[in-house]
Amino acid sequence: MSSKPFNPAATIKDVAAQAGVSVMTVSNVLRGRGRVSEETRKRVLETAERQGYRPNLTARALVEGKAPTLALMLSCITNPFYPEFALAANLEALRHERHLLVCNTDHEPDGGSGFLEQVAGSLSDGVLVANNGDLPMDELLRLQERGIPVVISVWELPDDLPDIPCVTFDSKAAGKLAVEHLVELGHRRIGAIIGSPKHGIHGGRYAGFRDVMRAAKIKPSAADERFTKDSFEHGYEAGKDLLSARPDLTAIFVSNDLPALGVMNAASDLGYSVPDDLSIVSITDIIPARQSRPGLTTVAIPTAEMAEKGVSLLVELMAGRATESTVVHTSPPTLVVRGSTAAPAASR
Amino acid sequence: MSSKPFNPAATIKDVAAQAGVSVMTVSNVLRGRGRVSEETRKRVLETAERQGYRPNLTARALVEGKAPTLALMLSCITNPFYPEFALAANLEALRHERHLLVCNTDHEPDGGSGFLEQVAGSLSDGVLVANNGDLPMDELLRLQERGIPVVISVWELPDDLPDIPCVTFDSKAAGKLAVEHLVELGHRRIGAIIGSPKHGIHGGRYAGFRDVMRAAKIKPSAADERFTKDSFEHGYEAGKDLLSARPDLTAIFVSNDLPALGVMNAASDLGYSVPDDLSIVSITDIIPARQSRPGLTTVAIPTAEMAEKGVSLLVELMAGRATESTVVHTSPPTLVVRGSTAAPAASR
DNA sequence: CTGAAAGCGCTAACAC
DNA sequence: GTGTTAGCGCTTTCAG
Repeated sequence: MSSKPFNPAATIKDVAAQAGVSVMTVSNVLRGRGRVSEETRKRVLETAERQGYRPNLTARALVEGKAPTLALMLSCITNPFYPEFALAANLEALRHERHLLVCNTDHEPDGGSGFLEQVAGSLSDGVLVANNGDLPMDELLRLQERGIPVVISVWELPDDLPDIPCVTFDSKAAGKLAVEHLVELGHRRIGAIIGSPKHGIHGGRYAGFRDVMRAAKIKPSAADERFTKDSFEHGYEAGKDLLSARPDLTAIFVSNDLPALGVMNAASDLGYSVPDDLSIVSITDIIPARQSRPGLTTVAIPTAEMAEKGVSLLVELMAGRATESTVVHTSPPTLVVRGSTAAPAASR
Repeated sequence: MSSKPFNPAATIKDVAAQAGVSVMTVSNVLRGRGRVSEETRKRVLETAERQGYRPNLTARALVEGKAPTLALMLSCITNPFYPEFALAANLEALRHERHLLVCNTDHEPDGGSGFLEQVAGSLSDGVLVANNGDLPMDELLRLQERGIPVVISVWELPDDLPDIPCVTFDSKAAGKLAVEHLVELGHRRIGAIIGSPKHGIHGGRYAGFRDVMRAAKIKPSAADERFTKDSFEHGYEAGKDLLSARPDLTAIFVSNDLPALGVMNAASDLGYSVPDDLSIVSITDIIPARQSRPGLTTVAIPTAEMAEKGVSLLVELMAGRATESTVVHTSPPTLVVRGSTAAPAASR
């Protein structure tokens, strides 16, 4: 029997043999390259279809010296910021015909070193790193020296750049917008809960807070500030701590939505009514910010844009159209007013 | 000069040449296989280190006929169930020395067909599919016929299995637990909001609801039930609709946490106080369920276990230690009581 | 214990 | 238009 119909493991060779042409012709037809007569084209296509042929992307990657994937490093996908970031990155990667390999550094015993070591430049052509304030810069630089494209996204300080191409946003402006909103509402007793050390990843957001406080001639007090970690639970604890110590605060600026949602619960559990007794504002605008009651007033940062531009930059880097000192800026942050902020009780 | 120190693109050949051995010896040393003298071993290791050699996983995959990745298909990573699932799947995959390629079917124009076509059996050895009630069974079966391992996880009906190996949990028992909790609290006027058609993915959960209602001799009324989609917003809308139409309900069973959180907001926006005026219970126990105020009473399903067992089953399948009819069961669901449920006002 | 040869599936370069 | 040759980086034979 001269007709082999369906071959679950058909290779390009099988198709070529069956169609009576060379493998190169099959390759050309399938990739739409080279010149092939319409007749042969049809025959090859039919044969491939009949055999159920599908190209082996691994083989293609090896010979082309180019992987069909990109690596994405983030701290933990269960932090609601990252699914939004990862989705946008994924879609942009797809536009460049690439799939995404994800590493949750928080849960890798080695913080992702093994992932980078194995994947970067081998399974994946480049690495997109979502900044979490605790990046293994040494390793990233080492990869870059090897010629492997590395991009850091969500870089918070446009004026203080890393030695790696990055996508940045103006975190200080975001902090300012948030606190200006409080000041304009009439608040003077404003506390701050920062999801990092003072000079950590939220340092820019904190600087924005300080700037506005100074401009408003409000004397800052360390007693009104808390530095903690960037999680719901840490926000909750810091909120309880701060509100217990400083019950006269009328508003709190939180450096990030996730801890801010924790602060909202802390306020609620302490008997505060938000926004009547206490206003809360933060930064990011993750999906849960609009699902809480009251909704969280926050300064939206361009999350999806940072993911997309991160992937694009990676692709540009691979094409030699960007360099190690390329910096990509994103749209300015914008205030999103919801129910968690109002004028202080005294002024009403 | 006989010493080439660091070579960013070193291949196994370079290491071999430099160490004065054959590539095979290098391979053996690096993989810890074959017999190599301690002396040669050390020399090879040193050379590899010095050159900064890292094996090319793509080449290895090609020759071994085995990919270092697994594919994960889910509807959308921004639905908080999936990050929890994906993280557990990722960690389990890592235990089997594999990375994860993720596809968000909701956002692929073709619902993931292209992903499967490209990735399954080529970039990835197998596919783990997180059931969302709208699976492309034809395609999955076609992959399976090709010999590509496919596993469906989060299968809701242990008594009604697909023709594909799956990881299942007892969704009907989960529905029962939830509604029994309401009945035990003294509720009789109980509504239901289901995040799928009646016989859709939440059909098992709904059947559990019906069973308990019948056992409690509560006459079910279609007017107290709503069938909608599985999202926060759809839950919100259905909640508003149901509560407006049936203001005398004292409790609502929602088939899933995400729409249940929407229902909580709907109740709040309509002036209901939860749980004083209205109890709400649902199923899943996603992270946001414990972060809402009040906390959401829910029936926890073994999310991480289903992800882990899904990956393990995939690996077993690849090793020929499982078949196309293998079914893996998971731990029974358990009730988690939080603040969203209480005895009805009348009985207090 | 170590090496040489063959080949995984595919494509780039060049011949016919 | 189409075929041939070579080789991507690695591992699996099977000799030595």
